[in-house]
Amino acid sequence: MSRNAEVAALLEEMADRLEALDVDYKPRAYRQAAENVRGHTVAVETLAAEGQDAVEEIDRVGEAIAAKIVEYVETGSIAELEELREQLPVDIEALTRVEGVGPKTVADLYEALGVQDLDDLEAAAEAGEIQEVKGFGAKTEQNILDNIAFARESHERQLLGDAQPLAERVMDHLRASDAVERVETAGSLRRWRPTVGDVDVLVATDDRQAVVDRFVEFDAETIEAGTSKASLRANGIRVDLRVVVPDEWGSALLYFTGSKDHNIVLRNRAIERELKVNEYGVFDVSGVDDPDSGQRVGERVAGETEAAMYAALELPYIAPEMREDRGEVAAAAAGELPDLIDETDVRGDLHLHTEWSDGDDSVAEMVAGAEEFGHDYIAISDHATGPGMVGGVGVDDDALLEQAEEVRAVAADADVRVFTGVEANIAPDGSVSVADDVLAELDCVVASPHASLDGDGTDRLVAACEHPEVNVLGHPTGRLLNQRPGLDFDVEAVAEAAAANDTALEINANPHRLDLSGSYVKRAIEAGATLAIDTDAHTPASYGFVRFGVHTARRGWAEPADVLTTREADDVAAFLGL
DNA sequence: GCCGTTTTCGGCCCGACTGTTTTCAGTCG
Repeated sequence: MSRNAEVAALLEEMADRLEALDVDYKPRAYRQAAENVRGHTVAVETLAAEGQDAVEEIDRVGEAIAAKIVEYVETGSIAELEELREQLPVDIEALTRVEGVGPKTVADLYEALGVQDLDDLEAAAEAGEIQEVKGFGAKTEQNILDNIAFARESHERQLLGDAQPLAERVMDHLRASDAVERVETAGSLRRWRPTVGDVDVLVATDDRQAVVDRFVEFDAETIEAGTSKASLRANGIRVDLRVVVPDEWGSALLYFTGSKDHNIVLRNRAIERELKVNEYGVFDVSGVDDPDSGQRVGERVAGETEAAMYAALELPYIAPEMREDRGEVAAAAAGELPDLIDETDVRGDLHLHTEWSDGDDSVAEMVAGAEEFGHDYIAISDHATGPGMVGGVGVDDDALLEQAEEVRAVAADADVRVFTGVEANIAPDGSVSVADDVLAELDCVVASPHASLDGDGTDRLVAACEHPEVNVLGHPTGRLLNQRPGLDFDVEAVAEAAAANDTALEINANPHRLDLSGSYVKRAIEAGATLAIDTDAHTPASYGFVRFGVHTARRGWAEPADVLTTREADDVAAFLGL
């Protein structure tokens, strides 16, 4: 959201360039700052407008980096970055995207051959010039050639919705081997981040080689294969396998699930207790002179399960979705972890479409699909006409009333309760694109922003929440992952307006949206808002997207009571004012 | 460059894999 991703990319470029120049420690500092800027829920331009001190409130952003962020917001560039670009005039972002090519390699090849971009790199490799450079050889040159094409096309993180099914297929493939005792995803995929850099899979086995051998038989290109780890590329997604002995399953799963920041908090907690935690277990190092003298120093006190790892640190189990260093370890230590919502808690869906607007199926088919899925209730909420609706997609006011009659007729014979409804558009001024008397006829009014999705949307969204007929604020930012950042807004102000007016804030479970995000969900709940997990389904097969919404809610520490769509139909009807 | 119940200086995670090397550097996660 906002320009945070843009600033984060610049800080990462600073890190790469400093690393190419062999500068110590600063690259790490810039990378950590970049990560936190990217994940920060307040827009950097908002913070910069308040002053440098406000920018420094971002974790791992100190005086120097904050000054550069302010400089960038005010002038559009960072002088020091420009100097670094002059010093090493290469497209370092593109070049380091090539698997196996890092900042040092970029510097070496520029120095020796004047390589500045992917075209230069490819030409040098094809001409056989790279293997002549000191420190390089024929194999490195061939690897570069093999990986350039992939680097040209893939520059984005993968959608969770694409990576998750691939992970399931890989795990099924592995389970067919007798050598596999346990298999699980790890990394950001297991934490259900909306996008992931790769797919991480962990296996427990007594026969590591057999598992690696089975893994590389998966229909994909092998990147590397050793005795305890291997990597593939399938459907353009990198899949990393880690293989461990069963005794180290819990410690390895915890370590490789991350996040890195969560693990650092755990490690520091361990040190306070004269314990050492790593991917091999928890070790009591109270009687050890040098705890850093090896991987398995001291008496091993845990490692076989994640729960035992946490228990050794005097903590209850913390769900993967919460492991983002947002205070979860402190909450666990205080016995204040939320009782998280899970997939079985959801009873209905208040945002879906039919062929009346841009859906694929009829009202009757969507209702039948909901029955089959096991929902207790749904709302038919087709697009209304208005800003953002192109090609005559939206349903006008008269047709909405006609459709409501059809919905009531279908509902009469259905096993699920069916609410009439609409997805109205929120104009930039906060007004809603359907007449009030028509909205009053409908059971469930979802209002969503679809156009003019830049800048600050706080007033616009607050106005929609305050509209007496609006029940759900649909995909509040309007973001599309990897496509557009969506509206920036003051989440506390919108959440408070929502709470005061009995409007639910949606967690749109469509894998392209996941909007609100987990960090916004957490702050919305803290501000007193009620959430609604909806799929925005355009066909019955998409009811299954609800799991992405549930795990996003878990990333925001949501309990069942925080979510409208966990309630029984009568209670939802009451919330809708029926 | 950042950070601090070891606090204004001194430390910053580290192991696996690959390819180039005869003991290590770079990359990656």
